Amino acid sequence: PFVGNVIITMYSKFNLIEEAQKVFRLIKDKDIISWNTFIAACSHCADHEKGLRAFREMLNDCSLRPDDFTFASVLAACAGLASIYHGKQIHAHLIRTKLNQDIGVNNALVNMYAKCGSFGYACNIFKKMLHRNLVSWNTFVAGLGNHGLGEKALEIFDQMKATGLKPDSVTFIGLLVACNHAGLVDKGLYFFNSMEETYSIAPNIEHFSCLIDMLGRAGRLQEAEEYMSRYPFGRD
RNA sequence: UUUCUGGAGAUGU
Repeated sequence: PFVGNVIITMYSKFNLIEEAQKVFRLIKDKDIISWNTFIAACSHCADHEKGLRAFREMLNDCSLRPDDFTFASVLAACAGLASIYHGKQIHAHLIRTKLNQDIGVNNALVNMYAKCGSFGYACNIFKKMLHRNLVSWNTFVAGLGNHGLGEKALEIFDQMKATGLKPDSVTFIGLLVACNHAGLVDKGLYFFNSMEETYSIAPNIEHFSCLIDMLGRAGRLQEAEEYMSRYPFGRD
């Protein structure tokens, strides 16, 4: 199955989920990684229903037990579908099987609840997590930002820095979204400018477009135009 | 070999 697993990942990077599925079907003696790889591939290609179907098939048709990687991917599928119904079932199962201690699984739970509109649950899980990594913080900052809790997102960012973790490109997208949704325009500008200066992270197309969007919504069109003229990605 | 986080816009009521 080894080679097949790699090929599935490769196809999914090109968004070719049908091709990935053909390969998956052809693998005989699928191992746990084959299933995990395929379910994750479905998520990456945004075919979340397919991912959930594969998960069901895994439970029914083979003797392999899902592991923490499996559940993280399945939860991503639930998040993609905004399906609190499936998500809660998985959560309950995780509690029963004690698989809810894994960082990746918890990150996926926080994200799932945030995306499914149960932000209170997301907060509780985040707070209870014993270990957090960069993805944990990024997920939570973005979740707050998406819910319009901009100031809170900035607080959490400060807490993150206090732990000694260095923000990355994804962190700043979360912060910019937070500033955008909460109307914290000057703070957004500050973050955009500081990411390169203090963290040597070059803004990419997402950062630029979020910033320009924010300036546009605030009616600060002259500044928006300035950033557009500095925009290094052509005329998207 | 596999997991979890990242922008905007577009339809309808």
